Amino acid sequence: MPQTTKTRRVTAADIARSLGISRATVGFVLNDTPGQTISPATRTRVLDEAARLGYRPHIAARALASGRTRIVMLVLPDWPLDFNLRRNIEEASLALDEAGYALITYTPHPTGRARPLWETLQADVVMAMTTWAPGQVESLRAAGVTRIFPDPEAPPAAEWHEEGPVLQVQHLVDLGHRSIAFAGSADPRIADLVTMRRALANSAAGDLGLDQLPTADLDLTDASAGAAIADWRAAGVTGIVAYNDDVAAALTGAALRLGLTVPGDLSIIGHDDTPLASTFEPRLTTIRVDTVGLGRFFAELALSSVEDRPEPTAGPELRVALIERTSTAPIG
Amino acid sequence: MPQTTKTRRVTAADIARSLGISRATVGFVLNDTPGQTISPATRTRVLDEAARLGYRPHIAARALASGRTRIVMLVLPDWPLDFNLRRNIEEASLALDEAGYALITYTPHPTGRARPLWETLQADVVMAMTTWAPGQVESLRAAGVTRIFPDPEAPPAAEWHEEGPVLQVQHLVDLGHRSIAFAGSADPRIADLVTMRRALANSAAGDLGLDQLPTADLDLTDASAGAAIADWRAAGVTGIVAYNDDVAAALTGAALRLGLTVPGDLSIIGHDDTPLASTFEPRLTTIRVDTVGLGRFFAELALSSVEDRPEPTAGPELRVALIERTSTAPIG
DNA sequence: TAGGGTGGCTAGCGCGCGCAAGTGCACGAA
DNA sequence: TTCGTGCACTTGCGCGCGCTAGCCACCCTA
Repeated sequence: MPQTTKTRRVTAADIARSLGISRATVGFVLNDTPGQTISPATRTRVLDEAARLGYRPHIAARALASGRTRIVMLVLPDWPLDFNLRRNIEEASLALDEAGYALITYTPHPTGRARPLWETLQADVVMAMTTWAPGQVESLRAAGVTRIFPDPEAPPAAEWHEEGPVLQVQHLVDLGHRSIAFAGSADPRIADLVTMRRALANSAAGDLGLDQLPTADLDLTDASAGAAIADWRAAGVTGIVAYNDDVAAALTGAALRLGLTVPGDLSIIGHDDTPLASTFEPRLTTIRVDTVGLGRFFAELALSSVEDRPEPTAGPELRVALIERTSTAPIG
Repeated sequence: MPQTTKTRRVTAADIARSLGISRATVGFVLNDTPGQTISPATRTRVLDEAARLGYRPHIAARALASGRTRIVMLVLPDWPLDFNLRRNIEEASLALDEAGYALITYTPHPTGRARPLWETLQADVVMAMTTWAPGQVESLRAAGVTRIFPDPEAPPAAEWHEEGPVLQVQHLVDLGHRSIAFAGSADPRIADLVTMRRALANSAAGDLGLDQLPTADLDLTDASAGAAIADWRAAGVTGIVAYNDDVAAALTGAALRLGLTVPGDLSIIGHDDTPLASTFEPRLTTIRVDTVGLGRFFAELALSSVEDRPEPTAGPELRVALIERTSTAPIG
């Protein structure tokens, strides 16, 4: 026989029995069920007894009966979680917690043996950081998940991080740079993001009257960064837009080791405002993303969906911002 | 778009009905229930029908009936998740997935309104990165969670990251440094970790015949790092053991901006081997932790517990390692 | 021919909860 | 007095699943 635990958990039935009332009444009190009138006396008796016995609702039973879990599942991609993302998640988690929801993170493994968790754990909302793979959407639908973000139906809309690359290019152009390169990452897991940021940078360059940006994908080794810099220098490049701060740091280090100065010979701008990037010398000019605001926005998105409120619109506070430091300078 | 087709999920009863057999038989096939003999013909018919209908077991119902969820919950502290931790989690997640378990992360919020998730979501195992707070253990126990890591009963045993600070001090001493300082972080969320690493560094210093290390807790601003360096330089310090790479980076940048050279005037060693730290100039000497091995170890810990196998012992591959780069040099 | 397995299945309970439908009762209006 | 009517509850079903306790051939033995 399946002996679950030594200490059986306290159930609503225990409260009812102990008080000599029906289980339904206990349920009505504990859930504040609308349309049910309970006398104040009974109400306090139930609440007191629940507290005394240390009652905790069993989420599985509740999920089974109501179809709701008060869980928001955030599906993480397998790429490295940077500092910003973590703050973001943390903030969303906090906001959801205040609303009585729990945020959990989960990373699906396409090669794994276990079924994706959303097929079995009935989260109220399932959110992802990027767009869904086709198979995932199908799997989510089959599992009966109806609240999905980003909405697979909607076209790949304006993304919140869309303006970063634009600001990067704009900044270098403002400083007088006309020959600018884009440094991506060779990590295949973030290929989509790299492609997107590159496209945005190129688009901004076009708007400012520049040609397509020369491009290289780095693997964060000194050799890789050094080779790219040598090529670009030979082509007259004076400013580099990096996919993120890690790439910018690799380029900066490699440039210094090649005997160049930053920003004297080469201006380099990163993206994401990693804390470490602001402390090293030279301190990295970069793009800051409002991770806290973004986290709250995500939480609000989930809550509005689950409570049938209209979706919030991204406010101006979610704009990205240029952080000027000492890795970029006017051309000269 | 608001009205989604209300897709009822496929249940085991659907399979049974469609095949004209009993629900129990379906259950026996799908679970490979030991002690039940099922004819190969029926077995394949059930499996085929399950596949055809897209059957997914409902985890809440299973949890309710069996008391097991095949979920391992990793409780994250609210401190910043660094790169290593993320790799660690990722690897553990992968290993658990292969064993048919899902790893979810969850951060409890002491100030929040929602009850801690472990009280309601019946995870098979609940693990934490640090030691438990007293109230948490109580809450876990009350919720009927029996598989808890680290074991609240066991004394705070030898930690896996215990040797890092020792290696840091050892390395500087090997290079001839005798006047060494310890730079911690002022972030209150990681105060415990800072304290622990400082104690280990001091203990190592004692073993090597040094006095207690002078100490400062930095907040990652240039001012804070610069002030500490000025003090230490005045006291004749030539080597700094940093709590982690972020602190080391702040110190290095501040030193350079004060006109000092690293490692010429000051040797600085970090901890954690953050990728960004290896690319900047000077490249940071640091301590590498085997995050992948550690992740697998955590997964194995959880699995052994849930399957009643003996606990694995940490192998030698989990040892930390010194990564010598260019931020440290012999005194002279 | 009876008796005793045993392979292959079914009936049905219970996990803890939400909630629809009902029940008894007091009280005020007709 | 009778009849609503609203209050304060109770009865009881069903969510989907795991699993125990049968049940009924069928075959093998004596």
